[in-house]
Amino acid sequence: MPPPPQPPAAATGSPDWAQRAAGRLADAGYRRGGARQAVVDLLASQPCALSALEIEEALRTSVRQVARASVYRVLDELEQLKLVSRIEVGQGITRYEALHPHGAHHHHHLVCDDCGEVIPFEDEELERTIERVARRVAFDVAEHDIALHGSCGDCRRPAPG
Amino acid sequence: MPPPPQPPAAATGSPDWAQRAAGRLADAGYRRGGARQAVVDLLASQPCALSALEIEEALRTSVRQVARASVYRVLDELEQLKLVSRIEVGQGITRYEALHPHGAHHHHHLVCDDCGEVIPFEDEELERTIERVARRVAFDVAEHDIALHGSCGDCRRPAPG
DNA sequence: ATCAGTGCAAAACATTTGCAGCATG
DNA sequence: CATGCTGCAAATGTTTTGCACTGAT
Repeated sequence: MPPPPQPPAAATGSPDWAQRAAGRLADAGYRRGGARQAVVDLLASQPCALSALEIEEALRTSVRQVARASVYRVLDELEQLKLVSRIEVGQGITRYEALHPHGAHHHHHLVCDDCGEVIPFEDEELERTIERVARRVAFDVAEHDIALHGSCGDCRRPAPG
Repeated sequence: MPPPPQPPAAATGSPDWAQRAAGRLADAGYRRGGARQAVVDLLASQPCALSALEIEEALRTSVRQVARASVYRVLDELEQLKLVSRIEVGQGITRYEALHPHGAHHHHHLVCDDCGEVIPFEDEELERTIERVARRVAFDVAEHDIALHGSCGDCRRPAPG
């Protein structure tokens, strides 16, 4: 039987991305394993980047326990298929987030250097500026990462001394 | 005897920064240790960011051997005094580079994901755009990092398949 | 039944820390 | 000559890898 139509997307999720990822993985010859499926589903439901350890933790307490090594392996596969992008913003921890076609949902990150929180933001003019720079340089630019470091509202101290 | 005047700067170096760093370190109560001096001098001579391991290697073969732990300790001190900035662009390796006052020599980075090389670039309009974004967001922005990922001229393959 | 997918444990790698000895001020 | 600085080695935390077993096709 044909699959039933999807319900409307949850606020933060991207079911389209999960379907796209499933298709690309199948095309690339991967089988449908439980760990891989769990990681894909979790990433589809996230509004911003997660570290491998955060993914392991989130899966352990909700969907299904997935070994740390499998989390890393799946993330590596997804990155090679350009289904996730790798974000490196602080303390030597790598984060991963769903990558959408045509630059949809494309965003950058505010990083709180006090509490480590990572918050997404979008800015269209910034994208245009980056694209022009990318054309100008003697370099074959495929992706770009922008991180604004500082203090989030909660961590900004009310008064010095 | 008073120190003799400095010779003119080498092409890539920043003797001003080395002096400034020495002054700030002294003001902060640090003594003049050999390892610290070696790291400061090396950073002053570099046009772009180095990893801690690259620093250790460079010092071992030229100026004076410095233990890895000391490299990290000095870099941490320099970062806290805002004399160096920390750059995280690839493979979980942190890089460090001299930070100049008033945004002088401020630049961003092209990262070759094939060979790992990191190349600096400057763009004034990009700075203006980033500054406007920094004002717009609900966040106390202190620094920003921009990395353009792709392939450098040497690694870009001449033809597919 | 075959071979990819997975979990576990150990390895590899970057970074941090504890401590003993050396050097600066 | 007291205290900070440094080197060594061990600890820590993240990511990768080897191998045996499970599960999808």
